[in-house]
Amino acid sequence: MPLRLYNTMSGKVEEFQTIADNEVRMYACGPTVYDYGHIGNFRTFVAVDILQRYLRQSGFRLRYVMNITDVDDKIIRNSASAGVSVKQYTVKFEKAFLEDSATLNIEQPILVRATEHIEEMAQFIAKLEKAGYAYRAEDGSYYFRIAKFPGYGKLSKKDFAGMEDGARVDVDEYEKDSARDFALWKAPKPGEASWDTSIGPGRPGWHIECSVMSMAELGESFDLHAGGEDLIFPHHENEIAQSESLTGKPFAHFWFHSRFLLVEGEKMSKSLGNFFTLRDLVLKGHKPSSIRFLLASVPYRHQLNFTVDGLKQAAVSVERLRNFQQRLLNGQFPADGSQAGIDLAQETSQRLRAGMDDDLNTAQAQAAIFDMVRKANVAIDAGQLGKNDATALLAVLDQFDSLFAVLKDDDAPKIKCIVEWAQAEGRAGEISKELLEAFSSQPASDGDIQEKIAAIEAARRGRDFKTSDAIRAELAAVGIAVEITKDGVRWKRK
RNA sequence: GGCGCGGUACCCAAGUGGUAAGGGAGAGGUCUGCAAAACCUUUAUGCGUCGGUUCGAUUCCGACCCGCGCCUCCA
Repeated sequence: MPLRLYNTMSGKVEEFQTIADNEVRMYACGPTVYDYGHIGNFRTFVAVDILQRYLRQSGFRLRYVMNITDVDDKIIRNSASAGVSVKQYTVKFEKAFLEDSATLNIEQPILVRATEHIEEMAQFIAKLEKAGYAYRAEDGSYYFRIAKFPGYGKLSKKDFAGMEDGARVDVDEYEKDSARDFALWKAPKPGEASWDTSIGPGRPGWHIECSVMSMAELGESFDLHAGGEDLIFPHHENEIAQSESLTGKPFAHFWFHSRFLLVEGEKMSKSLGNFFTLRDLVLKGHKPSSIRFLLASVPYRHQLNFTVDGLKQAAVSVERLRNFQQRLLNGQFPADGSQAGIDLAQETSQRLRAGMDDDLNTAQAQAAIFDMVRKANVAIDAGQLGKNDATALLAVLDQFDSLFAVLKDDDAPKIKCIVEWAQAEGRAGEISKELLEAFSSQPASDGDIQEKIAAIEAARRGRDFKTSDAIRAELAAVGIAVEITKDGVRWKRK
């Protein structure tokens, strides 16, 4: 079954088709690095990550580029008030973005930065001017003349043909021919960062960077362009106008947009007090894997209600999957099984693909994997599964996790980094009590733990439960849970 | 006002013109020295409201109510 994706341009779910063979050329709008990324940003980046992962899992070769917007009004304002250069300012938040992405197991694309392509943008604008699509204002700014591009509005389904500008033109923008025309290039203002280029001094407008960098990296037409739903208009509409007016060719063939999320049932905003960065959530004690799982639980085109309760539920769900994986890895299985596990694995693998093929229905994919977990547990309890069955089931878990990326128990070191960052930034007060306790106690080394586990096993063999329980309590105090199973004593970090 | 999305059990959340996935939580049980893990049973005659089409609608159509998004740079 082929992959079907919703294409914002057509407004329909369509079969995904590439321009050339098996190769997907994909561009995603990345962050403007003026602050730490919030959970809404990461909903989009996780959605795009899952798209990217699924394309590769489906056998496509992928060339995947993401931009970093490292110059814009907010950056200029914030860096000026901080008394540092634009570069000094953005480097910090770009680093934070990359760290946060890694925290959420988001795979890193090819990154391109706006400030490293300024002259290319200037040349692009010069070409637009020559072709009559752009004009220079008296102060040296350049604007795009949307009246020259008949397709303007085709992505966002807006009809600009009948719109009269009238007399209500913004006072600040009196130099524009039409109020709808957008800035390609902004003339320098005193004290603001500016670049000297072949079209004069100034700085780029927001949209031009994506046209220039995507075409430089991926060609004049490419397969897939992704971003948050707010970018449909004006950002992506403007990219299309700039690019297609110059090349005369379709810009991106598929447009992928993820829906905004709600936090505790309301639009996230600083005034409502429900505005969270990824780091805020981790400091409150939520695991990165819980956050990623919750973000991935709701298909990308649906509004997701991000709640603390949901995070707790996600944590338990991830735990259930990890427990199952451990059971397969550590359990004793006879050499010959019933074939039931192999059949179940095959069926589940197909359900996973069917769900994902259906416009990345991650909820269906999760339902498939949980069905498998339950059925496989029953079969293991009944002693029906052999080594081959376990191997097949593990492979399906891998298939699942190569998209969802939550099974590896790597939360602790990530949390530790964020705790240390908070302490270094003077934000130690935001660290939850539980985390502080967990990281203030001397972390037990795996070797120490193994020793104590051995002591527990020895004590239990002698039915000395007092001693074994005492050691268990000791381990529990440093965040190690000990479980007694038929196959032996097992431990995990909480 | 224009364009668009959604309202499914205590919570999150799939889905279909033919009788409601999955996860969490709750209750009861099995197993266990205990705990954990795991499993079983159980929790929507019901899918915002009211009409209509149909043998049959949660699923299609209409109206209404509610929530949300975009409509000058917020993912």
